Amino acid sequence: GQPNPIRTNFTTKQLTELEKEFHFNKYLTRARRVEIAATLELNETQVKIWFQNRRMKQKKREKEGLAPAAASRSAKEASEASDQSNCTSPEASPSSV
Amino acid sequence: VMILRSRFLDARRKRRNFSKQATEILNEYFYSHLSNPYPSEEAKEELAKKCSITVSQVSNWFGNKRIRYKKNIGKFQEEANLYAAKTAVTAAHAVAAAVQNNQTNSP
DNA sequence: GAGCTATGATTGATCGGCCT
DNA sequence: CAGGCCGATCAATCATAGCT
Repeated sequence: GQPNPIRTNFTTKQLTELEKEFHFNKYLTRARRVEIAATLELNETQVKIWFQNRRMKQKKREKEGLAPAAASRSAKEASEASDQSNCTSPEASPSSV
Repeated sequence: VMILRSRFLDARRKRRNFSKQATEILNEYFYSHLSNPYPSEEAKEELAKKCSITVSQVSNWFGNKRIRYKKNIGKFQEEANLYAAKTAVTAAHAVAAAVQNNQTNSP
């Protein structure tokens, strides 16, 4: 097997499951990681890295979603803390091309 | 292969190029720090403000610029000379102003 | 309007540093 | 000392903007 000079392309199914798991837990336990890796046919490392990147991604969104919001909010809707229902989320509904 | 050709039409869908001035500012910084084109977080914030874009966009811009510049330095040579000359002129003006100021204040 | 290049954004993976 | 996380970056790719 080659080292790993390639960029893995996760399938939609894998991403969907990872995303689902992420909403349940932002951090993984060793056991959960092993389980997910097996289920999705990925390395534990890939699952670990995916979660790390996902956390950074969310952090970036929170940061960008609050700063520019200062002149149009009357301190009302502030309940989203960990939901993909953000209007500013790139990822949206599925669709076939 | 059905498809995964994609990340379901994500946000990069609607992209708008940055303004000419913004690109001007970013390039000025990039070429005047060519030996180490890695702005600090503070510098990024300042650039973001000047360009009216987000810090992330500044980071994206530098990330893309560094890679693309490295990939084909030749293609950016003209641009590099342009900004090098520009910053040189700016520096010259600054020096001229400093000298004049110095003479004015000298006994 | 097609064709091609320029460019902003996304993301799996790597690197260095810090912490446990 | 090993292993995970963070922050920044890389590198390849996607999708569109913009010019010819």
